Amino acid sequence: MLTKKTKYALRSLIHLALKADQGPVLIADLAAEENIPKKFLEHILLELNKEGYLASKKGKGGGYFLAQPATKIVIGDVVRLMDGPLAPVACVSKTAYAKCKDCGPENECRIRPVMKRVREAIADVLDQTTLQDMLATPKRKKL
Amino acid sequence: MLTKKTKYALRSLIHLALKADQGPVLIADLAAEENIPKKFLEHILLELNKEGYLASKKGKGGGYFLAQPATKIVIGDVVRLMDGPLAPVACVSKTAYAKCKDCGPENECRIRPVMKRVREAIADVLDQTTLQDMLATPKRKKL
DNA sequence: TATAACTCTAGTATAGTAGTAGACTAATGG
DNA sequence: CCATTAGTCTACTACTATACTAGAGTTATA
Repeated sequence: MLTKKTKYALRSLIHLALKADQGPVLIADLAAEENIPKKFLEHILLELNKEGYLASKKGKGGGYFLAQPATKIVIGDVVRLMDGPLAPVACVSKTAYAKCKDCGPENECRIRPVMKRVREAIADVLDQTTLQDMLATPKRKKL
Repeated sequence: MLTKKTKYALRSLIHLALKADQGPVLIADLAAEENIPKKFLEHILLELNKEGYLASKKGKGGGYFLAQPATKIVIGDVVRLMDGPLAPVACVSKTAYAKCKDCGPENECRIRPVMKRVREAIADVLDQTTLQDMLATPKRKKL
């Protein structure tokens, strides 16, 4: 399950991407429009800022804006930053590998191969989707 | 992330499947051999029993055993039973759909389509893997 | 009919998620 | 240059889920 934090982060990035040409967006406005608790949002934006996804301008007329083109922002990386590894078990994670303590030797594990395939399936989707890909207005009822 | 509970459940099922021809297995033995806290394991086996995956025999010479052939036990269903829905967000779950409260209308959501693909990717793996599929001894160093 | 073994209710501890408070710092505009 | 706007940062708190544990109860077989 995605945490709310991650969902908030994605919503924020989408929002900022859509308003990229309209100058900095205030935390307060973003919070109000996206229905995110303001104080919590501050944390999230700060993390995205530190990681280089966002940039900010202080003082009057300031706010947040994308620091990278939407085509460069990979959703898998955003999810990893917020939620941690994509892998369902640490022992199959590429970016945060850790040996299972309570299991026997890995090459005898019968769970690992399946979970490895799950990890790959998730990563295939999220690492090949950029923020830009998410921007397209979703399917309409009619066209 | 898979919870430990789910991992324990899978390890138990595998264990029981491998010993299917040797009569009932004691909770205590299963706990010891699979390195699972006994009391916790009781809960897990009970759930698997109620769901029809396992059966038990009481009294002396009793224990647990598979109530279904390993080919009928779908890993996705076991994970759902233990961990809940596979979907990363409830609004794309097939088995436990729930509308997101803090989001706008679903057909305008830009996160949903991606997460739907993630859900499908996970389900594709887990719903097409049976307990039997997990039994094959994993790859060896040499043959 | 003793006892081995599963069944069940009701807890507790720890950790992670979600969110808040409030002081601090930096950058504008007048 | 200084008031104000707006982001930065540290340190909490509340809540929930996970991971267990205790102990009494029940059932079936030798």
